[in-house]
Amino acid sequence: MKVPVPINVDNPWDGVRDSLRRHGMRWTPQRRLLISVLAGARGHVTGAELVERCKQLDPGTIPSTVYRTMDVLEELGYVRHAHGIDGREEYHVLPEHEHAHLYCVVCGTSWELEKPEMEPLINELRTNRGFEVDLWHVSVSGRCQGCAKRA
Amino acid sequence: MKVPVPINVDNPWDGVRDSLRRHGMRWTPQRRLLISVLAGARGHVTGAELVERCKQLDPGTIPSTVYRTMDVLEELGYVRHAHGIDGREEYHVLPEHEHAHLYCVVCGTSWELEKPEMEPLINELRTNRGFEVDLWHVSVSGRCQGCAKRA
DNA sequence: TTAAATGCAAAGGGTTTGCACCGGA
DNA sequence: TCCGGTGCAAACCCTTTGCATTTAA
Repeated sequence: MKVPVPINVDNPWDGVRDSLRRHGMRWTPQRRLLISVLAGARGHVTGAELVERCKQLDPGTIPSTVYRTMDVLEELGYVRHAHGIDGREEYHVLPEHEHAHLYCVVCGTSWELEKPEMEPLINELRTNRGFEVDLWHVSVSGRCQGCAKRA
Repeated sequence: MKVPVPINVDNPWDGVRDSLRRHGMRWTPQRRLLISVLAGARGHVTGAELVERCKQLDPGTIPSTVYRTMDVLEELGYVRHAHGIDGREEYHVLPEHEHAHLYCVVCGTSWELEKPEMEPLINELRTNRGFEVDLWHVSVSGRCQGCAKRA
């Protein structure tokens, strides 16, 4: 009788170490630290934020190491990057559910736009242009209900 | 009998000078130069591009002057800014027709998305959230027909 | 052993700021 | 005259790069 290999579905970051090795890359203390930060992150974080959080745990953290590791993690599919409205690198931490962003240009609040809400646009562009929308990279701005009323 | 004031509908930039004065601001050679560059621009330009083009006409152009004037022009409603996928300041030159942007993350090509195509999304968000989408600040990314097929 | 990663320092790019001087109105 | 603009230089911020050194495997 085969004993099933236990898989920790709760923590996808567990696979990073092996994934790195499989690609001939190394599992270093700096990477372990960054992964622990990422594991505690929800949604999106900027590169600068990651550097900051790593520095809190290890003041000796070097920014370039963080950025280089993020590049690697993106290649391996663990994160994706986009740009926030302020134009800074923004990493989407997986396995977050796929979503776009909605920003109010007046009050600055932001919301997540989930697939169902975006379906009309996705379908329109697929039908019209054969374009496959990547929700991770979609951002919509305007005025939210409250701010629109006030104006 | 009243003689109608002639309005040059072809060149909205003609109004900038008076608009500035009305707001207690000044019409300077540097601003005139920048306006001439803007008048020749279509669609969107980055801040850096504007500085570059101004320098071609007047090598003595100072970046900060350009950026400061762009701030003023935005306040007056002549331009709007957003951020390109590379995260740089991107100015939308009016009176361009309102549109969003579509980027292919594979080949890097970009297209304009006009209102009709965006109406499904606009309506969805208005109905759902009372959110008033500002097309100038919407960007959508994914894979274009060609790149999607190749994958 | 040895290629991959790190630490460090420096550069890079676009944008912003402070401040003395200049010049439109 | 007077306040808004300009020129200049420096600062800023995040990010990238080059290279010698360290270290995981």
